[in-house]
Amino acid sequence: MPELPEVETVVNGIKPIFEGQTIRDLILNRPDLRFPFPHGFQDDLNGAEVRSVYRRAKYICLDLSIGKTLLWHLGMSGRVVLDENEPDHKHDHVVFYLSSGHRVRYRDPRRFGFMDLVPSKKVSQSKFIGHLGPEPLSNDFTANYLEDVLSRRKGPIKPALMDAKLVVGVGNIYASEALFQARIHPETPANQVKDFEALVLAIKDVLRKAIESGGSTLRDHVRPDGELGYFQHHFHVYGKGGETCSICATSKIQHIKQAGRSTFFCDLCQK
DNA sequence: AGACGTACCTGACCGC
DNA sequence: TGCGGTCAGGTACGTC
Repeated sequence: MPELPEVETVVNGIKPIFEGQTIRDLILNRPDLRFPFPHGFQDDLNGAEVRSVYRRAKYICLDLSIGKTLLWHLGMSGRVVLDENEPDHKHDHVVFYLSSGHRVRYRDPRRFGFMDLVPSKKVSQSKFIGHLGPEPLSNDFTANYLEDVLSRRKGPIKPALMDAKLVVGVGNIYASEALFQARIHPETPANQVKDFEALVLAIKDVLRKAIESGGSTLRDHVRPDGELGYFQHHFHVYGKGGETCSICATSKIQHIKQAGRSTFFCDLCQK
């Protein structure tokens, strides 16, 4: 489900529910998601207070009073359910009962999501976070940086943008959309991209606008409060194979596979 | 090192 | 109605 804008939307939605609350009870309806829950997970979390909720890459991070941080990844189909009007579901694998009386359900049909518990002081060096590149919306993500790290890459630019070692948060949808906005063909060898300034600006712009729209609602992704994100209505290429390009009004949007993932682009607008 | 492919898992959809 | 195939927003890991 989620790329950076969707995770950001989820974090914004659950922040006021979790922060300052104690986890009174944690229910695990199975022993694992993508990976087994860490040893002692339930015991550690029961009674812990959530000090703050923040995002790093596509991880939701809950900083806890016990000196540990819960890393929570939504995978492809993970969803946080706050809305009590939403009926229970067979794929509600984790349930948090908070001191406020709120119940928070984690629903993930494909179970590509996972949770880990790491010492709060070592989050940035932890197994899942340690190797990650900069945040795309931070000042560390610049044209000079991107040009430097891509100078050793001969493979196509689109899958390179999705490599979290280089920059985090750019998934399959927003990689296609950002390249369209920057007018760069997705099969361009990464080290032959000309305008890194335009590419960095496009990535930041697409992600910021998606966050402003509450993310994208596609298939099973809905915001925690049950409201819908709207950015999917602003897609120029993603999922639009065969349609006429909305910008040039001439060429049809192409649909190809790169590294096993769908890529969409306009061969007239993107050179 | 980098560029692939594979694996993980369920559900929706399509053509027969 | 059922069956098999394909596809789906991620990422760790194995192999060349």
